[in-house]
Amino acid sequence: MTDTPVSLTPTQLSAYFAFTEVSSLLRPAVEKQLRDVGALSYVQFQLLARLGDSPDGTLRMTDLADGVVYSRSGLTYQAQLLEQRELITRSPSPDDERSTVAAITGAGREVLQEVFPGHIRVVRELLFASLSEADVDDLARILGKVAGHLRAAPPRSAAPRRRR
Amino acid sequence: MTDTPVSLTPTQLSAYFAFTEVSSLLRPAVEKQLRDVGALSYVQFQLLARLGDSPDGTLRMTDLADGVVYSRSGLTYQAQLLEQRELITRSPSPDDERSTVAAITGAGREVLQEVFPGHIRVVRELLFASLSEADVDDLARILGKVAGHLRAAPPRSAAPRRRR
DNA sequence: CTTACTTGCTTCGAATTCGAAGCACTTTAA
DNA sequence: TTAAAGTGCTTCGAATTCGAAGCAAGTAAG
Repeated sequence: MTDTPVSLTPTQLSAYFAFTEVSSLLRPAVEKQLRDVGALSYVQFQLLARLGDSPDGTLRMTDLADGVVYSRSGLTYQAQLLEQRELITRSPSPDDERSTVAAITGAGREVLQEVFPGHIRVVRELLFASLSEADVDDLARILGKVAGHLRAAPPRSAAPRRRR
Repeated sequence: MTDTPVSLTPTQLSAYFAFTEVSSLLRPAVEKQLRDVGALSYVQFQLLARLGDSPDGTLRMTDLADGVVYSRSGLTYQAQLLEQRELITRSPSPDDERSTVAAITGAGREVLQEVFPGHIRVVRELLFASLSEADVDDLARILGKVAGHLRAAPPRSAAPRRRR
């Protein structure tokens, strides 16, 4: 076992605190915009955006949940809401009868289009307004490293299930 | 009004996505550790930590809520739980009869001590393990800028109240 | 084939969260 | 002084979240 220091360095501490602070200030602002413009929760927006990005506008429920780092039961709930509003459809997969495939609808894409500009504006004004181009480069590079490192850990839905 | 681009640059996009991804992967990991070791939610930990940092171990409820970017009603709920476990006390302020002052107890400080080492370990392993010292410097500097920028916006609890 | 295990999703109940409304105290201004 | 407005906190109800348990379909081992 290698020697692990008891504390973080002062710089690490300030990086960590700044990260949590930015995270908890940015999120409500983004959520407010999404709710005001498209009546979407942040999760719903993420789900629609992921579906919209998918080549055929389609994803399995589990892949959706992993993509947004979200519990499966929570996804079922939000997907129900999106389905009621006819922004997505759900249908059993032909390949695997257990699977449910979610697909974004035309209305879903419309809502995305309505919400995007404001979403981008909020992110630019809050996250990027005070940064230089070099800062943005660094931020992308560094957080990209961290994200890759975190992705290496097994995804939530892969957690082994308890024996019955 | 100046010309605002319709989209974000590719680098801004990847910085934004990496940020949200790190945020949503880091948080559950931290929460799990806090719950396992100290039976604390993330919010409860933040509240205790802020109280522990305060010179006299004391803060007004509103300042606590602003500090952790949290709704006041949610704070009331969590403070009740912490008070039941006798990790904090609440008492009316002598200065202002409306105010409630929260104070961390000895037991509260003990729980903090128990939880800290693991908390730090998780943060180091997940957030910093893959970064060089220079990266950490940059991250602290850049996110510090953003946090300062965000703090400039009025805090949540300052939102004007609707007329009755 | 058939039994046991695995996987994908949903249902369920408990816990947490928020905003609106309400109560009590404080400050302002006439 | 006293009414009106502001501030600090709590209560309330609705919405969201999670994990555990359950169901159904797939897969592996004998």
